[in-house]
Order: sequence, then structure tokens, then C-alpha cells
Amino acid sequence: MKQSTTKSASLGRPSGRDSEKVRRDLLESARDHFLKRDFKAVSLREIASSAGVNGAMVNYYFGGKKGLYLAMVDELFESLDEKMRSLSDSSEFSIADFSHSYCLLLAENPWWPNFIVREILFSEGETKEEVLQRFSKMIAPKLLHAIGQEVEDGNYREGLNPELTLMSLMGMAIFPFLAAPMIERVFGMKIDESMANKLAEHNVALFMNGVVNQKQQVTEGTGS
Amino acid sequence: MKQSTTKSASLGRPSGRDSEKVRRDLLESARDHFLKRDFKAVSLREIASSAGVNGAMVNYYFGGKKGLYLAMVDELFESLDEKMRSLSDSSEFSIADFSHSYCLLLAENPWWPNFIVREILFSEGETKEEVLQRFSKMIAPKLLHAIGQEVEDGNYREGLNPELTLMSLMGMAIFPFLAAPMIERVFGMKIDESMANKLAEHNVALFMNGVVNQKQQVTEGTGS
DNA sequence: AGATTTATTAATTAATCGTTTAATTAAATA
DNA sequence: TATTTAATTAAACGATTAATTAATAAATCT
Repeated sequence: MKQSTTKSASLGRPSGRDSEKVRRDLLESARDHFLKRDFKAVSLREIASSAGVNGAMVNYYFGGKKGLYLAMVDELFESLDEKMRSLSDSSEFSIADFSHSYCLLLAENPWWPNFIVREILFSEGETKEEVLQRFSKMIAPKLLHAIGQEVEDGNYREGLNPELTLMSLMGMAIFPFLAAPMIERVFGMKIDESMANKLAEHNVALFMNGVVNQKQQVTEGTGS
Repeated sequence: MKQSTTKSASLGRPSGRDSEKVRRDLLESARDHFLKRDFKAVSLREIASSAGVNGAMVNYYFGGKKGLYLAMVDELFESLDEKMRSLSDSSEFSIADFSHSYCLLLAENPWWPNFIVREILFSEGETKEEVLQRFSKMIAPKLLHAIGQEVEDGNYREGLNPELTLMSLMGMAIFPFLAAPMIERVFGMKIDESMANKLAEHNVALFMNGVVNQKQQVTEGTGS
């Protein structure tokens, strides 16, 4: 019922619309939604509506909901790959410098830990494997080697396990951003760029020298 | 475990069935499913079928899907609360001891970080707030105070920020378990109890004294 | 100008979900 | 023993979902 003579003003191809922009809008809307809620919990219509288009556009441009999701994942990883490369390709590479830059990078892209953890821990398998592979080849080998080298050179403690050390380093850097909603509640602390700066310095200092007051007691037992 | 359709003979109240067991089976099945996949991604029928009963039983015993989920959350938190209390109520409380026990506790309950992060980061708000409140009152205040005390006593470096320090400590301890699937892939390292023991020792040593070889160089500049 | 292609929405479809209801039977009660 | 209550399933319901189709009109091509 209805319609007939009433020319629905919004039917048919709109005039002067940039279809590439529609594509980008959909990707952006998808990122906004999928980063906050689960794949199943987000509906096609919701995403499309936020992008200002009909839900059928998702099928038109991306072949379906899953297609849009994978396109979004690809996009995120590309921007991430690029930034990580520029970070680890600096001429003079040191763990401390890397750790510091890494913290700032996370502050600029707070969606990243969230995204990685969600993909790897909670995704339904399909995308998981690919994501895991891309991530595992990114930086871990380089950092492991760098830590091993420091131990060999005698700069780091003898017997220090590179794998465990890298895990600690990653945990210290990533966890605050990952658990931001909890941190903000429990500590009453906003996770912004100024905080990231403090965190970066704190982390490097803790990583290098620990919490113990060295002026008071130098070289405690260390014999494990 | 799959009873499936036992044909028409299975109508009406079954003989000699323990209704309390059905309740427990449903809770267990719910935990198995909800810990692996999202709330929305798990269907009532799936849970019930795994427990060997009809989907309507979820409504009968728990008032609905959400009721079952909350009952499961309650159960998990109860077991967790109990264990955490016994950890922080030891007569002589030290950060190092706590950190060590905490690691071992995580190794025994690997679902925990997964669950917490999922609840806080990805849940749809309703349960989130309650979970956040319970968690925020658990141990954070006690640990913050303990760290502050160590600084005051001159055991920890002057100017050490207790909040940042606690974040680092939590990150070092939790991250390996949270990212276990990634760790196992990237480092070829199984996250089991033996590894948790090494990790615990490693973390305490790193937390206390850092990575720098103290025998060679004491207190480097670190001026950024 | 006319035909075709491209982009868009409304309407429809088929599946699935959580929930409700009705039927059914064992157990408990009187 | 007769009646009520408790526990269970199958079936149906209404809502919501992703996906498909048909209608429509601008853009583009011939």
C-alpha cells in the first residue's frame, strides 16, 4: 500500500554522490562499531545507517557483512603494518627507544590492542589464523634478537630469558591501553597522550632498573 | 555427551532425574560456551543441547538467557573472590610474594584474564558495570597502598608512581596468559604451570631490579 | 536522443533467535 | 487412591537478522 504517484524522493541513484566516499564511510562506520561490539552484536543496518546509506549497500560494495568486516580488518592491518615498520626500521635500534615509541604509538591508536586481542582471542577462527600469522612476523623476531644481543654483550643480566623478557615488555606497554576502561575506573586516570608519555618513561625506567632503590642497596642476591 | 533426540518417549517429566544436576549442567555448559564466544554469538539451544536438555529449561531454571549468564558470572566471581582473598590475606604481605602467587593462580585459572577482559572491554554494558565494580574493589586498593608504603620506606625508588607501577606489574603478570594463543604461536612456548613458575620468578626479578646488568653499570642516566 | 550501466532504496525472503504455551508425565501430597 | 505440583519437551510466536530482488533514477556510452 502507498507509493503510487508519490515519487519517493530517495529512490534510485542519487545525483552527484561520490561512490568511493560511500565505500569509505561504510568502512569507517564498520570500524567504529566492530571495535566496540562483537561481530554478531552489530547489525548490518546499524552500520549502514550510521554511514547514511541503506543496508543493501554493504552487500553491493562488500558482498555481505563478513566481506565488510574482512575489508575493515585489512585496512586496520595495513595502517598498523606501516607504522610498525617505520618504528623498527630506525637506523639506531634500541629496546628502550622502541619501548618508548611503542607506547606513544599505542596512545595514538588506542584501538589497536583492543583489536588484536579481540581478533586473536575471541574471533571465530576464520580470520584468526591470518591475523595471527601477520602479527607473528611483524616485530617479535627482531625484538627477540635485539634482547638476546644485549645479553650477549653483557648489557643485560646474564641468564635473562629473551622470550619472557619480551613478554614482560609487551605486557607493560599494552596492558594499560587494553584495560583502559578498567584503569580509568579503578585508578581515576585518563588514558591519553600525556599519560602515555609518563607511562613510556616509567616503563623504560622500570624495565631497565626495576623498582628497588639502588642508592640504598646495590646488587642484591640476584642468585635465583 | 550428546543425547540428541531420544524420540517421543522423552516427553514429560523424566523419572529419577536430579533437577539440581540439570541446573549445574546448564551452568557448566554456559561457562564452556560463553568463555569461548560472545554472549550474542552463543544460542540458548546450543547451551541447552550441550547440557542434554531442551532450551526451555534455561527459562525454567534461570528465567532466560541473561539470567543464566549472570548466574554463571556470579559463580565465576565467587570462586575468584575466594582465591584472591586467601592470597592477599596472608599475614606477611609483600608485593613480590603476591606477584609470584598471582602468576601461579593465573596458571591454574587461565580462563580468568580472558573472562575479565571480555567482560570489561566487550560486554554490552549491562553486566559490565557490575563486573567492573566488583573487580575494582578486589585488590587494587591494597596493592596501591603497599607500593606507596615501600616508596615511603625508601625501599622503592623515590618518585615512583604507584598507579603506573601497579599497571606494569599487572601487565607483566596478566598479558602472557591473556595472549596465550599468540604467545604459543610466536614463541613456540606452552603456557602451562611450569612456564608460569619461570614467569613468576622472571617477573619478580625484573620488577625489582630490571634487566640491566648491575655488576657492570649502576644507575645509568636515563635522562630523556 | 536512446540504450546501457551504475548506484541506490524499499520490499521481500528465509533463517534464527529468545521466549511462551500447551501437552505430558513423574513425583509429592492429601 | 485421587489430586496437585514439578519438570520436561515439542511446537508455535514474534522479533530480528543477513541477504536477495525489484523498482528507480542518475551517469555514461553509442
